[in-house]
Amino acid sequence: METRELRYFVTVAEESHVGRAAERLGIAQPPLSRAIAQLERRLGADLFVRTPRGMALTSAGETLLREGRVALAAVEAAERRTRRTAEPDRGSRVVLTAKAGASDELMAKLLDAYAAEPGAVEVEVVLSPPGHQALMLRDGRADVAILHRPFDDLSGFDCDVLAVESQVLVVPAGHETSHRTSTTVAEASSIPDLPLPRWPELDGSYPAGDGPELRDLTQILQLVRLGRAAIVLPESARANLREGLAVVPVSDAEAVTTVIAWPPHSTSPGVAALVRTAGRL
Amino acid sequence: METRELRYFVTVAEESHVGRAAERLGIAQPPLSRAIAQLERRLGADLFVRTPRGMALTSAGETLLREGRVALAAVEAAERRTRRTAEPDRGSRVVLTAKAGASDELMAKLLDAYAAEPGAVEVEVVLSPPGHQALMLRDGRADVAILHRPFDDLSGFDCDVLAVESQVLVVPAGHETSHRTSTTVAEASSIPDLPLPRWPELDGSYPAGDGPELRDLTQILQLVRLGRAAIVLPESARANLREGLAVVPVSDAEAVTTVIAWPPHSTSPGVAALVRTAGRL
DNA sequence: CTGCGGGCATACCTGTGCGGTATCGGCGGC
DNA sequence: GCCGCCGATACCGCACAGGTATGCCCGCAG
Repeated sequence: METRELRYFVTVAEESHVGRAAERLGIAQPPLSRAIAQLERRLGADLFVRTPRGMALTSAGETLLREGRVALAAVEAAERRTRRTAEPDRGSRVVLTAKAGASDELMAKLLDAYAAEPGAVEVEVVLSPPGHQALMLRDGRADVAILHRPFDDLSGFDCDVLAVESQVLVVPAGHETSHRTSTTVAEASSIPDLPLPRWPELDGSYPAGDGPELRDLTQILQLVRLGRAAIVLPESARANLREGLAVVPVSDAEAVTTVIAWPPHSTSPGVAALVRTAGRL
Repeated sequence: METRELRYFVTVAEESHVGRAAERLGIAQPPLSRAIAQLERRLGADLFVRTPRGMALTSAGETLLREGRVALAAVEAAERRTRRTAEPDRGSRVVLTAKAGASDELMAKLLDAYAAEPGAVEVEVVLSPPGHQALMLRDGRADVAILHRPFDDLSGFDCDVLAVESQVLVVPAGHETSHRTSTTVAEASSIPDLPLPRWPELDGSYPAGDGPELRDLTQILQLVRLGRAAIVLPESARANLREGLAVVPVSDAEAVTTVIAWPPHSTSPGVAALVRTAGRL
């Protein structure tokens, strides 16, 4: 199977529509139809059922979508890391990615501590939208990442745990909920007039709902201060809260684990040193 | 990058020789030369240095070899698992692979316990040569594997630990070493007239040395009984020893961890049930 | 019931590029 | 200095990816 075929398949699977997929791929519809049919013939398996409204995945198709995405990311990673290795200043750079606005105190400590190490190389920090860190690690755009369980998919990575923390509900100071000593996830998500924000999906779209769309933390915290929203955050976010906000522990929220993760076959000494430093924090 | 190019590159890298690689690939030498040159141009990186004796990898080439093998295995896995999903009796089979002759008591218990579970599906057990289990898991030939740290490369898999055991030296009964209460790795590997066997590499070849070539355990144990070899094995191997053999603990040998491992994106309920059963043993 | 539009498949043509054969150039060894 | 090994280059033919035009099927509206 060639990566071209796999890319075609994944696009059609995502669009459920040959025409739109062809457009996204920059080719005409008939060659794409033919490529899919040929792939099905070669695999000896139906990947789609043709409906009058488009294409729907079969169970074999779902398998290929799941595994194929991983495989494509691996090929991309191989390509990108090879290019990077060949760059003249190779080895002298490590790309670390983290969620914008999360764990920043820990990150600052880590970067300071690492910079003080003998032989430390330049660390390029790439802040990316929620959930993109694992993707960047998978496709080679990053060498190492700060991830958060249970939100990120750690499967296939090596990692060290940096911190475990519980979650708290942030509400406007003085709001009736702020006097409680503890609350629950169910309660937090049904406070009258204080909807929880909607987090963006990986493709940047937002689920339907009545909460505000979360773009960055300070924006949401401002809304909370204004009495228009509430938000559940890891405990460490407390450090950044300004006046006008109150926090209430959420007793049944899953603990948030902050980890430093890297691709399992990494040979970069920079990554190794960074991880070692992180482990000593 | 297409998988064809990647396969070509990996073959040339393994052979360090375009002619032999072309032969292995079943194509002529010039198209292969051209494909490699084209790949280098597209990546903007030299992958090989041309020596008068053949081709030698650059550091960028080493990166691509390492990452490319993983990527190729991922593509193969996607293909194989898709084919398997499409088979009429899908779901009704889980392929488990393990090293021939290792952990067999544990395996027997596991298979028995699993078979007794409600809704258990057929488990096809594939015994493979040492070190091949991880490869089979990576390229989709197996769904779940029994692996042994530190011998197998677990990177990229999810796993549960099943057992941790120390290692023992097996010598002929009555041999002077057999009266010791403990020994070390260094001592074990330098007993006069009792060489340790040579384990096969992944490609089936054997390293140079004077020990016998290990093909299967009973054969080696017979040699030990005959006073022609010694061998270091995990403690559990004791169960299978017949008379004429003595064991001595090896104090500084690394502990052997037996794990059950599966590909991180597995969705097979059979695998999940098998792992759950294993965890309860 | 019929006409229409959306959606995928088929037919057919064209050009790119992969793979083949023949040959060259460069470097070591005898 | 000649020969042999090895990779690169030159050139050719065909297979196949991709384009345009069109067909077929199905749901839906009138």
